[in-house]
Amino acid sequence: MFPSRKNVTVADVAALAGVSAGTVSKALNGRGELRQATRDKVLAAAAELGFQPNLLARGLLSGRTYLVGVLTTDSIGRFTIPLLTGAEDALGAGQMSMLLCESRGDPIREQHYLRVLLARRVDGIIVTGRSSDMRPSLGQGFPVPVVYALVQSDDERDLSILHDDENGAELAVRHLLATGRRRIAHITGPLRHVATQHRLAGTLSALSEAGVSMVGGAPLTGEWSEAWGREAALRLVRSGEQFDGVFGASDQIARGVTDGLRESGIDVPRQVGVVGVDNWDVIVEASRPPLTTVDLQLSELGHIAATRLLSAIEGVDIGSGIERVPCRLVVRQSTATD
Amino acid sequence: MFPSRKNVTVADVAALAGVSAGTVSKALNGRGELRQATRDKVLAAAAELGFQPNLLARGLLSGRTYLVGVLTTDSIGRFTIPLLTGAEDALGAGQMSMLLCESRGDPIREQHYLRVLLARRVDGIIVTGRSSDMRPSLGQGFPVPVVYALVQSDDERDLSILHDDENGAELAVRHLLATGRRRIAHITGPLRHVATQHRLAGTLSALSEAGVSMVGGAPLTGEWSEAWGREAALRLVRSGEQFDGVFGASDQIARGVTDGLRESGIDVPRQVGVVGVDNWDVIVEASRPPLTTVDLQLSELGHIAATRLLSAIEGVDIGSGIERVPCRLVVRQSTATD
DNA sequence: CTGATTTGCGGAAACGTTTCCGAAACTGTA
DNA sequence: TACAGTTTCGGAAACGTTTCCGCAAATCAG
Repeated sequence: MFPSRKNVTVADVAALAGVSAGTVSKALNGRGELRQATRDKVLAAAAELGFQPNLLARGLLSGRTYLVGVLTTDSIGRFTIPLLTGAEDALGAGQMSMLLCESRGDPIREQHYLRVLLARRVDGIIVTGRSSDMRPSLGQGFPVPVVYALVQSDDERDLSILHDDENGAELAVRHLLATGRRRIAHITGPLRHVATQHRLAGTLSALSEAGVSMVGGAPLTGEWSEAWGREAALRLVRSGEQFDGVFGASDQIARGVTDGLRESGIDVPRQVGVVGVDNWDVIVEASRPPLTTVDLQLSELGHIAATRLLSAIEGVDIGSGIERVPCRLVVRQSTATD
Repeated sequence: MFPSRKNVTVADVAALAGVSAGTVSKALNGRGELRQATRDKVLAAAAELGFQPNLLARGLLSGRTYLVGVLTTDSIGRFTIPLLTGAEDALGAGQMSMLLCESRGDPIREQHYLRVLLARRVDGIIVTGRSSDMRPSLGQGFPVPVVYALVQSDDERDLSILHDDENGAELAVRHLLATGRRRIAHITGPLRHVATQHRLAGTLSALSEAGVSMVGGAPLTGEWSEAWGREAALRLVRSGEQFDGVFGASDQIARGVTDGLRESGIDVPRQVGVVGVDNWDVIVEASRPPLTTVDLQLSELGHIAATRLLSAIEGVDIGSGIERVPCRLVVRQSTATD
């Protein structure tokens, strides 16, 4: 299948075809003025030898490596995976490969990796990581373009592709409203997280659109865990406050809420509808009932980031600042109406 | 920090230092006979210009790229991530970078990626993916070494690094026995999976070591889901059979078991101890109580695979067949004894 | 002070590809 | 047959680095 003889070069092909090295190059790349017969002869020889052009040599000459570096600040995780997949889709079409560097939040490692990527003459760099808040910019004046995906650079001159948490919250709350619920609570993570604030803003905006107010007047803030979701649900029940909808700011919280409600004898979705965020399969499907949730479209996000990077590599000005990718609501049984 | 002037070459450094290109190379790489003064002069010039040797050019000449290709058959997932991290640890020490290719189970894509990796003249290839069963070998006679990690090649001439499911099951069951349980049930996934069979074998071996037999005489087989774990637990309870320990062949199953038992009024761990497999944080920690589980040591596995690959690249014979990495038991409350 | 030996460095070739320029061969016309 | 114009291809240079060989200068012994 793949010939074991190593390092077939353009000279070998040339020798077999009885032409010069330059001619081989032209024939294989469809450039230059060649007779069809010559072209065929070269193609045949190349096929016979299983010739694969050495991309190092090509890159050295052309100044393009068709490599992009992916620098992930945090360890690769559930958020970065779909992003990588989306990026690979976009890059694959451009025949580019991804060089993966995981700096694990260590600035020293990050500097090291950055140096390596530049030494390898990557065509561009995608910076990603855990989506919390901002991260320091790599700086300006790089020899190659840089795009931030999922993480936001603290320098406005950089381009950051982010998901739209506010939009996602609006989708969730509007859906609860559209399924006839009016008394909606919001259970969420630590307020210091930017995501928490955006989701709160979206929740409030969707509620005020409909002219209703949030149950309890404020969100219940805690951790991004099932345990907190359960506890918050129990608190809500014990508070005696009436409610028929809960927007949990993560799938883990929302699943905890469904557990807490069920164990309090409250039926989801008949008495209370629940919506989460993340569309994290293992949580969403194991939840009872399966969760309606907001998909952050991370794969799309990766796709866009890679596409922008490709444009920048081609010399197009891709601007700067923040580009937000809208979310998508995925409806399941936790908000079903009969 | 990183100079924006692009492409500082060895010639630029040579000009600034007032020496020749060859001398620069020798000075920077510590080779050749040079006066200390000259060496210092070159170092200073290189630092001033922010010189980074072009790894393409170096690779072209030396025949080594310090790149390894990572070919993952399945999409990157929860199993492959720790593996990648472990591999990167081992490779990073050798100053190598990872080229990531995700073929998503599509043989066409896989062939394509393989071709690209070879065209880029990677020093070696790690093949990984979802851990189920075997996968077809890439074939023999490659110009670079290949190591399979987490997936097993169907050709014995290849080297496959695998986790040891049988060992993991033994650890789990021995722990249940060591905490005083004698009537142990096994709830697991589809029997056709190799992992299922290995875990069953380990379970039986540990049980027979202790001279006890499996509750029900056979495992309960179903899916790798929480729902199945719950249902199986209910079946066990309804069967009237006495049991005080359950080994669930995945964390999802085990968590389902704890839910099923709790909802049947059975206390975990006081009446029944439960052990899972995977050490999947989000499942294990959200479980009530948190799960004792078997860690598959995937990061270690990746580390070993990369180390073997490095050896092979250095020309060392790394053998073939299967190398199994032992598991590690992580004890939490689901098997606690007062 | 001369000749032999060592030390230090420059020059050129090489890796494999692409591109540019020019030369040869071929075609057509007078 | 001679000449201009085209077509087709070969040769050489270039990308940036490393290595090898050899030459010049410096050192040493006598």
